[in-house]
Amino acid sequence: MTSLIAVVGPTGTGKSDLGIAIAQHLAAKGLSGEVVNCDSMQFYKGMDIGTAKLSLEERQGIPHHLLDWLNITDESTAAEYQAVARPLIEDLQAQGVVPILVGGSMLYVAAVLNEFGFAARDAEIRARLEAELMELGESEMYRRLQKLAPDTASRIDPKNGRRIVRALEVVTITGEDFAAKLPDLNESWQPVLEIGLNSERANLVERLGKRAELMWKKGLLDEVQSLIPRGIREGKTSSHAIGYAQALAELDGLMSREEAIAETARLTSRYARRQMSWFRRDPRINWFDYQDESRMTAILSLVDEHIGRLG
RNA sequence: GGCUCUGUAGCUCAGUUGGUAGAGCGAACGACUGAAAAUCGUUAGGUCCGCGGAUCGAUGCCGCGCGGAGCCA
Repeated sequence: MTSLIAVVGPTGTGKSDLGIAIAQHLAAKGLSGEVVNCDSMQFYKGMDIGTAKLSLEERQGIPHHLLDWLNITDESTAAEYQAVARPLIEDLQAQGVVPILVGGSMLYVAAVLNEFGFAARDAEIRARLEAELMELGESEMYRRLQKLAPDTASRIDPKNGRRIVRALEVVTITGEDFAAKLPDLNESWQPVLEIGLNSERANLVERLGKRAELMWKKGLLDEVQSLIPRGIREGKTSSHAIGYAQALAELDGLMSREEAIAETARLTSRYARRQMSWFRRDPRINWFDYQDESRMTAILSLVDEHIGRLG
């Protein structure tokens, strides 16, 4: 049998450190564990400060995969991540290494850990639908979806243009109701030990505010400056990164530093909330408060149990 | 000291020709299948600065206070 561990939860709760601690714990027992990154912004080369990426030194010799594997202009999607991450995980397992999936990118985590198939995609159709959305508006597109795929339409908010477009894309390609194609989320891809780190909300919000300030002190502006010639403004995924968009706004004189930091803190807190609302639904997760002193002992004993049970 | 403007939700502000109020942001909660650090939904918050007056009825009109901003001395 093979083992698989995942560390999830909202941003700023110490997932990266825990991943390393687990790997070290395994090493101490004569086993070996390696981290597989599942933070969609840490994929990007050059985006370090604003994504709270661990430095090489901080990784303490533990191998990290899928970190710095994309150029800033590359688009990132959950389906592609799944296609890369799953074979990598299986490869590690074949070598007797325990993969430790670490990250808070909700859809990406699900794409790996759940029985999760993606419906077809077509860039041209998508582009056309996006243009139509801009021109006709959400309600018109939603009406069209209701006609073509009533089941799908009933599951999507009439104002959610993004999801309406994707559903129309799938329906156009396959001619089938998108909703009917969605697999059961309760099935795991593999047996997995999932650890969730969370925090009392007010405490986390305060911490994330300080973290935003610290990112500026550490030189986020310089980092962003250096990414401009490499195309961060054109990156479809990377340009949306919290902190980076705000740093660009400051560089362009659209925001004061104070505003940029406050906006970054605000967006990060909101993001953490969405992460919690997503991960709370996953019944496999063993939750721990990131400040709980006794959490490490409890987590490591879960790890031992998992390794022992699965061999 | 005089004149003018101003005080409405946690914040920024709409509004009511007098019948006790709204939006954005924030907050809490939720949805989520190829941009998910995305996209979107629901809900809770108000002695409408205070006191007095006229009025059937005041957040709105009048008077007096208190707070803020500006201009003139």
